Amino acid sequence: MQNDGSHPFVIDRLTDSPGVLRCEGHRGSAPNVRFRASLPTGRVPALSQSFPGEGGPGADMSLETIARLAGVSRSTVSRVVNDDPRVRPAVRERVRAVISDQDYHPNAAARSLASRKTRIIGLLIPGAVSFVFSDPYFPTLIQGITDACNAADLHVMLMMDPSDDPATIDRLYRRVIRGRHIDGLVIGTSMIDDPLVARMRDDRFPTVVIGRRPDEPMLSSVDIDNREAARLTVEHLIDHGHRRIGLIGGPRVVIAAQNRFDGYHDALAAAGIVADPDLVLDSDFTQSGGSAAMRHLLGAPGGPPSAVFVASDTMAAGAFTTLAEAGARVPDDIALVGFDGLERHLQTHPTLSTLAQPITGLARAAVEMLRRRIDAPEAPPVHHLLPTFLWRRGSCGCSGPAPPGSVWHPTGTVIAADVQGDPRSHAEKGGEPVHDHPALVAPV
Amino acid sequence: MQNDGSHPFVIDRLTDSPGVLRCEGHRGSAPNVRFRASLPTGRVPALSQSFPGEGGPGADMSLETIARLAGVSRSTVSRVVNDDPRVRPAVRERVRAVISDQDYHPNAAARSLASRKTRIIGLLIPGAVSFVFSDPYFPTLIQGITDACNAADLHVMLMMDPSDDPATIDRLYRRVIRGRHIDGLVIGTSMIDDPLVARMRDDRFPTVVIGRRPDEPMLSSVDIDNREAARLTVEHLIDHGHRRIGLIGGPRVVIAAQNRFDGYHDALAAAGIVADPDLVLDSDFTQSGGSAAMRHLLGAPGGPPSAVFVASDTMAAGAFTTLAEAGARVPDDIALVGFDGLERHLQTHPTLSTLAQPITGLARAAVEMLRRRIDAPEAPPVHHLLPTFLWRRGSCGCSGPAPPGSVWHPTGTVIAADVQGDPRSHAEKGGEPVHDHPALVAPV
DNA sequence: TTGTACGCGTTATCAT
DNA sequence: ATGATAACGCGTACAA
Repeated sequence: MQNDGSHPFVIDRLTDSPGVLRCEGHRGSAPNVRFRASLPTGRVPALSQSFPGEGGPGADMSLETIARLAGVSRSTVSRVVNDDPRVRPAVRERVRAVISDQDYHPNAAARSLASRKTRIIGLLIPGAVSFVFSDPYFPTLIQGITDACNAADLHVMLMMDPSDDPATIDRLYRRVIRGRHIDGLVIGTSMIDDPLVARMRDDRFPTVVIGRRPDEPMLSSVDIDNREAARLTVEHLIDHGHRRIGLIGGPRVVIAAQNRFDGYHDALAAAGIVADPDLVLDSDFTQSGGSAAMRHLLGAPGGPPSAVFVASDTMAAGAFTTLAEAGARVPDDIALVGFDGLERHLQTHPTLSTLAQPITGLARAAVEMLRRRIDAPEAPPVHHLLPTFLWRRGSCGCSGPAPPGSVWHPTGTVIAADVQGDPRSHAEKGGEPVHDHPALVAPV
Repeated sequence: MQNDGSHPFVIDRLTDSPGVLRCEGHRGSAPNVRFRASLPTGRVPALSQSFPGEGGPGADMSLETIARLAGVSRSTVSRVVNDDPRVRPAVRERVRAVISDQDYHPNAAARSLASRKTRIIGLLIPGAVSFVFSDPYFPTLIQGITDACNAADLHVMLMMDPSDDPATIDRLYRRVIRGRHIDGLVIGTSMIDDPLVARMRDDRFPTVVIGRRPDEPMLSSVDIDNREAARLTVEHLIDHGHRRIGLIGGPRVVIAAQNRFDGYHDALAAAGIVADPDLVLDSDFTQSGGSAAMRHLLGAPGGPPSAVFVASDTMAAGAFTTLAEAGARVPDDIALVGFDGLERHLQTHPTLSTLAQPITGLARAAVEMLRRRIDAPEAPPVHHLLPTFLWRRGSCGCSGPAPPGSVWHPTGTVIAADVQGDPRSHAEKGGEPVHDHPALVAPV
């Protein structure tokens, strides 16, 4: 069981500090022989030489080359490349043949310089959530964004806030935005007091935020109705007969977390239930945070709750393990409902009931909205809400494990297109759902 | 419990098909009033107008403008921007003042066009693993890459293979690579028969692959010694007294999975144990895959194993749930060791013993190696191995839950720098660890 | 339908 | 140390 002595080298320390990856250790058979390994990761002073293309096709190709080979002018080649109809079919074919033959691809930088478009959009993951970046929500979102961009012939520049260094953030994004590196920006999640948001608005830079920001009506946004969704979810627990219902929420700086918090209170208030403050916990969207919060709830002064609304599936997974340890049965002793609808958590026993949000849909919508915003920067901003579904399964008490092919249960959450530029949420405006936005809702 | 009728609109169907996000439903209070919502996500015919800058500072700024305002030539401004030492401090300060005053930022496209460098690197997640993209391994890797790029003043273009459409892959990456969109490429994981890898080699495009590819010695690579690490892990189980040891492996198309498979067999062979084929399962690196595999193992013809090496922590988490259902105690009935060392899985009970790999270190190393490769394209490729640690905790039988601050146990896995260009793994060359690479290992 | 000529904003090479 | 000037590769009015 003592591996240390049986192998030639033993690492005593691994330091993964900024600028250098460093290891220290000793020789297993001779402890006095020490060694140190380091891999610098700092900044290079300057770039030296350029990458030389190979000698064959594809090297040093330009419109000029293709034009010569095809016996036409640069303009004609350019038109062919850009699918300009004003080119005779015969010529087009000839040029295409040469292009394909030479494996020519237009230079992105030259294109951007001339067209003032990069066909790159930025995807920003705010720094304050980067510690929870491994929550499956973000990978799913990212995959959705990249898929949508693939379909739209766009590229994605991924930017993650280094939350530990505000100066870097500033420098980085000004470079990217002001340097015209990207045509538009998707902000992956909405946080209060996000300094970048205000700047994007001031810069009038094409931006779509995922998650509504009533404070920033001039930035397009796409979201689900977190508050209403949370209300429905808690209402469902109330319908199950629960009166003592806990909340494991996310950090309030995440606007969605605040909305879910509000929805929780809406539901209780509507049912005439007085919320027990000891049952309302702000956690951090991590699995361990969910575990810890559930431990707190089990030891609540007024006794544990009979049901808990957990504001993310990842936290719900943590809550599950705590309950398993404590020997509490789900849903008999404590019922549970999560939020997100992540496939990853369908494996719990009993299966996790959860309010499912269309993450891929949010991603697609964000990309589509951004494209329009880039094409028509002066058009008013747009705010969209996508539908959600309360997925009733085992942990809320509805039924046993759902069969693999089970269908989402509609909850009645509404697709609403806010009045353009109106920063107030749909609920705040107090009326019927707005469903006459041509792009979103059309009567059958 | 019937929410459907109590809300104004009910979504009957949500179709998230390519090209359009579509919803259908009816009015809750009037089932005959139906509506349909759709959000097109297709391709735009062409871009129309450019993004207009605002009127104040930052609009239409160029070297020329700054030069005029500072009373110098474009060249001087360019030198200041690029930290060229050949400029008088006084002038430099004056120019800097104007730049800062005008909030000027150089245009990325123009820069790239003139310098033939984009300062963007591509990060490719192969399509065959995209279904397992939400495994925390990838988010962690991505975060490491972006952090390293931030530090090096580089940007990241994220590319995810749409595995369902080979034609798109081809078109996309040729555009990106041949269009000179990026200076270099990091391939996030090594798969056998990855067509892109061969092309990168043929194009002599600066590329670093994470995960060794003995078949592609001309591409730089960074990896851990998966085979040796797996061998050590299984050896550890053997040291615990286990003889009937199962393997839940990853898909063999992932080279690392094959390596871990080999290491498993190495350990058994070294101990004179004949492997029971019924205990060796290829799974898919997902949690549900781990669950299913463990169910298979419990029903193995020769009886369940007394210990299982699970080739990823995520699968181990799945295995855990299966064991919990079956009422099997860990590690008393069945011992478990995972692979990856992901923080997310530290919450199991008992705590998961796991072979931890330095994911962030792999990311940093990849970026650093790629930078060098970009700077010196003609230098020979480099192959690095990073150290790993067997984190002995509860599930292997070593001890109870580790305290929060517990330190990684070194395993003696070696930092090795392969001889340049030598495709054979360190183990294959059969010798002592190579520890004299100047950049990696220096005696203390 | 096709070609000419200019501009995009920067870097790099010469001069001075 | 600084300034003029020529690329860089492409898009696009405008002319033909």
